Formats: sequence, C-alpha cells, structure tokens
Amino acid sequence: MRNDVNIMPELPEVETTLRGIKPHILNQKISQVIVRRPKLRWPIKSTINQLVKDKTVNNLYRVGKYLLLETSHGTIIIHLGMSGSLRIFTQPTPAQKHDHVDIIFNHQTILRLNDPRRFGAVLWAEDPFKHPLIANLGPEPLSKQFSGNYLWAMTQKRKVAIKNFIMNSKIVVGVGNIYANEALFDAKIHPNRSAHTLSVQECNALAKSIKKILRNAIKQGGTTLKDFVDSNGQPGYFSLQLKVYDRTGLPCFVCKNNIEEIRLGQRGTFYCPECILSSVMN
DNA sequence: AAAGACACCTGGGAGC
DNA sequence: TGCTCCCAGGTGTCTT
Repeated sequence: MRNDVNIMPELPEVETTLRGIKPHILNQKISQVIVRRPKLRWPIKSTINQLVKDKTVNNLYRVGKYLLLETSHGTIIIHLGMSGSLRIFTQPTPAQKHDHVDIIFNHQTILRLNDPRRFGAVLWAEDPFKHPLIANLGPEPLSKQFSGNYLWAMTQKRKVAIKNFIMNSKIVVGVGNIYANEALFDAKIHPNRSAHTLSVQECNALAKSIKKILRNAIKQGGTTLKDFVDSNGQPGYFSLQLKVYDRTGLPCFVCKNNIEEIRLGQRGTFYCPECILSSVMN
C-alpha cells in the first residue's frame, strides 16, 4: 500500500480545507504575498503582490477543486494539484521545504501553500468565471443539477469508458481517480463500460453513489478539521475508507472475491468483477 | 468533436 | 549504502 493514498486533495479535501481556512481569512486584509517558488503548474504572476496587497477577502468559496479568494477587485484562484495543502499559521513560522507561497493577512496570519510535486496553481483573475480554467466546468457533483437524468443525457453518443467520463470536469467537477473508482464500485458498474451503454437507472445509481461517497468523505473530513489546517497538526488529509482503490488482489469487503486492476486513461482502475456480475444477474 | 497519449513533478519504493 | 528506474496522479494540451 502506498502511503500517499491519503494525501491527495480531491473535492472533499478541498472542501475541508475551505472550511478550515475560512474563519481565519474571511474579511481579513491581505498585507503581503510572498512567492518563494513561482514555478508551479503555471507560473505565478510576478505582479501578484501588487494585485492583491491591501485588498480584503470578502468571499471565499470552492468551485470544483478550485479555491477562490474574492477581493474587492479580483480573485485569487488556488488549486492544490495532487500534493498541495494549505495551512494557517497565526505567528511567524519558518518556511519548510516545498512551502512555495505565503499570503499574509493583517501582518500576522499566514495562509501557506505547501506543494511537493508542484502540480498546484496560484492564479489571479479579475473575473474568475471568465478564466479559461473555470469558465467551461461542468456542474458540482453535490448540486441538484447533477442528477441521473443529467448524467444519462450527457452520456448519449459518448463511447469513452464511464470512469473516464465521470472524471471529465466538463461533465462534472471534482471527481478524481480515487472517488471515481469508489463510486463505480458502490453503483456496481464496471469502470470500462462505454458511457452510452448505461441505462437511465444505472446513471441514477451512479449519480447517487458519487454524491454519497463525496458526502461521506466531507463528513469524515469535518472530524479532523483542526489538524487539517492547524499549525500544530500534521498537514495531512484524513485517511479514506477505500473499498477498491489500491486494493488489487485483496478480498472484496462485500463478496470476498479478489479486487482486480486495469488501466483506463493511464490511471489505476480497481473493481470487483463478482459484485458487478451479481448486479447484472439481478 | 471525441478520445487517447503525453506532459508536468517529486518522494518513495524496488531492484541491483 | 547508494544509485537508477519506475510509479502515482489532476488536468491542460497536443495528436490522431
């Protein structure tokens, strides 16, 4: 078992981060942005400090896996990539390895981005919804708009594997590899099924499973909220109750048969063939 | 337009 | 012990 399984920021982790940092920085004035390493997924604007200095964060929210810090003029867009984490420090604290960016509020509170693999991003946009990364995103998985009917309508004529399909942010945001595997297992749908072959009923089941899995993870995140952003805690994300992800060859928790692994879209894909088979027979 | 491959990046594990 | 190789993944971009 790889030990980095529980540190990937998927939607629930980003939501938990949001809830953790919000009380510390909402309505607080930015006094400085320190960029130690501008080369992340995209270069951080050299003008970022001038753009946000002395602006107050008057709204803080999440769109997919993007965190948006809205100021009176312009919005900071933060993405955690696959190894990023944000923490709050309420007193001066030396930067550690991979601490690439500090946003300092009221000359005291530090919002610090740590990101070993540097797949994350810190961007700025006058109107984030016109930003190319945000403008074309699909609906939130936990919204009413994301339903079985919506999913079914979108799958028509789409031949791609259903797992790749639900990981496509133009279809629905925030479903990464781990939760895609878990949701398909929960819905008893083979990840390699061509999207358009799913029935309305199966799309309903899948939409429900995605919501259920994400809600449970967010709920679990809430219980570890303090350690999540507290400077005294580990910067780690909560561990996940995974039923299939990274469990190749191990017995299925439901039927005791072995979990199998294939590659889809160059990503590890895990499923229980027996559970899917028994579902089809019913 | 859709789908697949590839790129970015690092830490950690396996194998020698 | 230390070196090299390989792998994980989110998501934009390029190619087919």
